[in-house]
Amino acid sequence: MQHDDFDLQDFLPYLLNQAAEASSLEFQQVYKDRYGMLRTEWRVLFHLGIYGRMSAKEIGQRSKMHKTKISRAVQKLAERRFLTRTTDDQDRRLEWLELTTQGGKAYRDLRAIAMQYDAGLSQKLTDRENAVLRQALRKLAQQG
Amino acid sequence: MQHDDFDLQDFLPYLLNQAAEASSLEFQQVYKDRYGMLRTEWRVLFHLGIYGRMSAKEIGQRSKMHKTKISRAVQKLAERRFLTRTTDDQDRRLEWLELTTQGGKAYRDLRAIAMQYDAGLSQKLTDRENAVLRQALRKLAQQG
DNA sequence: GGTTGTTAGTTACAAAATCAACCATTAGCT
DNA sequence: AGCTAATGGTTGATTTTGTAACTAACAACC
Repeated sequence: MQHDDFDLQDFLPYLLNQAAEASSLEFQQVYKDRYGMLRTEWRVLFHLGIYGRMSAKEIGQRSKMHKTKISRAVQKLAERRFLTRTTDDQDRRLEWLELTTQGGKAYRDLRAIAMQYDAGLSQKLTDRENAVLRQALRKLAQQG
Repeated sequence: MQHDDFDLQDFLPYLLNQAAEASSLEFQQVYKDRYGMLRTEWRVLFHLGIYGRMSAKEIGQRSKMHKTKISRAVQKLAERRFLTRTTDDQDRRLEWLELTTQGGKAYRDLRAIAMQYDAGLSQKLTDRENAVLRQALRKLAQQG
C-alpha cells in the first residue's frame, strides 16, 4: 500500500477541482466582502447582466444550478433591490427577472473586476495553454 | 444591459467550476452509492492509499482541505473501519492514520474505477489537449 | 521550572447546500 | 368540462460546510 502508482494530481476530477478552487478564491473575496454575495448570487447577477431579462428556469438551464439555489439567490437579490420580478401575463407560473439600475451597477462593477482577474489568471499561462485550456474545459463542461 | 460582450463561459473561475462539476458527477455517484462516502472521505482514503500512513496534517498540506473537513472525514472512515489511528510516541498530539485491510480494498476498488473514469474523460480530448490541460491546471492549482 | 506561544486535532454553532415534498398554474387527454 | 400529469417555482427538514473557539501536548525562552 506504500506509494502506489496512481497519481491523484493527474486524476481530472480532482485536478479540476483543485484548480477551480484555487483560482476562484480571490474573486470570491471580492463579491463576498464588497457585496455580501454568495457564489449563486453573483452567478444569477451575471446571467441577468449578460443576457438581460430571463426567467429562473432559463438561468438554471444555462448554469446547471439547481432550482432551489436559484430561487434563494433570486430572493436575496430581490431583497437587496438588485433585481425585479414580474409574473408573465400568458403563463402566470413564469417570472421574469431583470436587473434594477442598482443591480446593473453592481454587475458592471463586478464584471470589471472579473475581467481583470481573469486576465491575471491568464498571465500564469502561455497563449497556447490559454487557448487549449478553455477549449478543453468547454468540452468537459458539457456533460455526457 | 442587453447581451453585453462579457462571456461567462470564458471566465476561468466559472468555466473551471463547470468543468469540474460536470466531470466529477459520475464518479461521485460511485463513491456515494457504493460506499456512502463524501468527497472529503474518498480524498482522505486516496491519500492514505497512495502515500501510505500519514497524519491528518500532512493530508491537509497536500490536499489543501481544511483541517475540520479532514477531521470529520477521518472520524467517519474510522467508524467504518477503513482506517486506524495511532498516536505518535514522540509527539502525542500527532496521530498516524493508516488504512485497514478493508480500507485498502475499498481504495483499490475506487482507484480502479477512477482510472477507468479518467480514461473516459481523456477520450473526450485530443492528446495535445490532454497534455496541455493537465499542465495548465497544475499551474492554476498552485495558488498565489 | 514557569510562563507564553505554537501546533495537531476536535467541537460547537452558524451558514449554506441538498433533497423531497409542496403550491399554483398550465397542458393534455378523454 | 373534468381529470391527470407536467411545469415553474418555493419551502422545510436534513446534511454538509465554514468559522471560531477550544483542548491537549509540546517548544522556547527567561
